[in-house]
Amino acid sequence: MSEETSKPLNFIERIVKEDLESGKVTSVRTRFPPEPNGYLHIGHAKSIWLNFGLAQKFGGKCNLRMDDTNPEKEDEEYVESIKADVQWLGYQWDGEVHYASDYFDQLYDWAVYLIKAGKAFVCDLTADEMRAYRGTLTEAGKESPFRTRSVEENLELFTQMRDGAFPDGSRTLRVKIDMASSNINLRDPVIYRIKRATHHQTGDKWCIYPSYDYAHGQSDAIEGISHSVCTLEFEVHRPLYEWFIDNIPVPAQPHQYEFSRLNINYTVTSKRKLKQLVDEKHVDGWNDPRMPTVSGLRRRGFTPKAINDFCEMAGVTKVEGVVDLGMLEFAIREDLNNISPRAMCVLRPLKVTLTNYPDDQVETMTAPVHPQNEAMGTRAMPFCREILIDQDDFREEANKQYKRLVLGKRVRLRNSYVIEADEAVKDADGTIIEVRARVIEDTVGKDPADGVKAKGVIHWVSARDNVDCEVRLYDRLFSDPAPDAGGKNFLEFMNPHSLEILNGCKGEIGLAQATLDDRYQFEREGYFVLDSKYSTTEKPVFNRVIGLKDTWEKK
RNA sequence: AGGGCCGUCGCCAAGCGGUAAGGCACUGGAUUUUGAUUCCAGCAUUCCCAGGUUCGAAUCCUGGCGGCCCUGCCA
Repeated sequence: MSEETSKPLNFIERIVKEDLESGKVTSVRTRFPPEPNGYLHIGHAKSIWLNFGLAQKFGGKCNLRMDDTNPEKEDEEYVESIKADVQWLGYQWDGEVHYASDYFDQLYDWAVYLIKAGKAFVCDLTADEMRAYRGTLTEAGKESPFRTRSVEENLELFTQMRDGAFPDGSRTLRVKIDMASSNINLRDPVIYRIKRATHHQTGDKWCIYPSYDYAHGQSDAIEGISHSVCTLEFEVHRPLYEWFIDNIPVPAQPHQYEFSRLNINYTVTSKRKLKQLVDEKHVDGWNDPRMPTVSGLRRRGFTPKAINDFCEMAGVTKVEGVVDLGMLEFAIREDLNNISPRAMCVLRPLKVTLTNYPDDQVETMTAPVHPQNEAMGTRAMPFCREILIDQDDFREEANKQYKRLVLGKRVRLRNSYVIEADEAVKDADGTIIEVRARVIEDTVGKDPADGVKAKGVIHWVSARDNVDCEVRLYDRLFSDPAPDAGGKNFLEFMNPHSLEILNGCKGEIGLAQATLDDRYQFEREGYFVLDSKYSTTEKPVFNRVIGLKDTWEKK
């Protein structure tokens, strides 16, 4: 078998490959650097897939590093969830989890180094003043009046900053680059601020914290990161990233590469907005099955494989596009179709009495667990005079397009008999409450002897012996393809029908053995998994991961 | 508007001077006890636009147009 159909490398893989071949680097080390200020979402999953995947493909290692330079927004709860999500996605970081805060001492020493080199100064400008001095996109900024302080004074003030001599926000340590630079990030950026906040890792050891720009590249250098991959918004920070690497005696020379972040239509992937959905209780927590968080997708029933496949399908470029939600849905259907045991579950039950079937008779029907995979074995289910079918699968009359049960017509009960409907029993309101039908003799595994074949196949379950359960049907959280585009308020586009809870659903008896790890295909309905939050042994609650592809009921 | 980045089918995305891969979606048609799966077939004479270079351009040059990012002591 030749591998001539192998996928072309994406641009970052190509860079890594060329760096290895040219000897620019001798080994690959990447890192996934989340800030522990929220739960990971599908966009992070792509970064995880890319960074860990790069390391795997090129025989390297990938670190997990918490970018924890802002204690006010961060929390240990988030670091725990991040670790769990990364592992669930199927990846293991090299060695221990790293933290930018592990390097606070080194970063401090390097700041002192910059001061001694005359390249950093303590600035007394207030935030407002600093903004005014910074200039605008088209006008150069002005140099801070404190820029010319002596090295000695800067050293003394910076030490006092560290020792808590000044109130929060009163001074900063800035680096001297160029107030006239067309890249605003180079206009003497702040690298330390005073912030009396208890840090989830370092406690109250520090009252000054390094900025992202100052901490990130040096952390990469300390860890020996060969390829520091981030998203496009950091592209304009690269000159600063390089300035630090060039002006500080770091142990390695990492390089930053940027790719476009993942956008999916009908979805918001912004930590701030996801947090708002959670905080304002629009959803049932970070792991609400409708959330695009890794924990939400997990609870919804997505598999790590589907998520990784999806990331691969979407590709890596610098084009800022929007991937169709349909691609994610395709990925999960494809995986689940291959691995899911089949089962029958009637979501909206309608009783069918088989008038010619003896009341005291029970037959055991046998069905394959997976029609395309015999190795998965068979399952058994009882069949008797009273069964349940879905309300949508019966009509008193219908055109010939309709392939389900119709009065006077036949339909196949999946894995069982062909039946023919005789009568629809209605209540006082005219609602059909029961169908009376007949079993066509000797039709299990064969067509009717009279040659009148059934038009279609419907699922069913014994009315006497089944598993009562709740089923939750999910739809996209937003009804607008771009809920947060432009100046739109994404909350106005929440889909009011994103969750439909069905009670009194009846599943085949085997479903009583379902565990949280099992994903089933409810035949003709979709893929389902037990809800980890609400399901109990007494009352199973199934989440619909995704419906089957439907080329009939197009809304 | 100063700087940076981007523009190939409805959506992703290959292509890197030699005459438009692939996936999703969609449309047929075959098989099917899931209107699923599987299977076959179709789906950009054209690459944001306009000029230019060249025997030859999506690929090179010039000029436009459109989009995104940057004026946090956030990351």
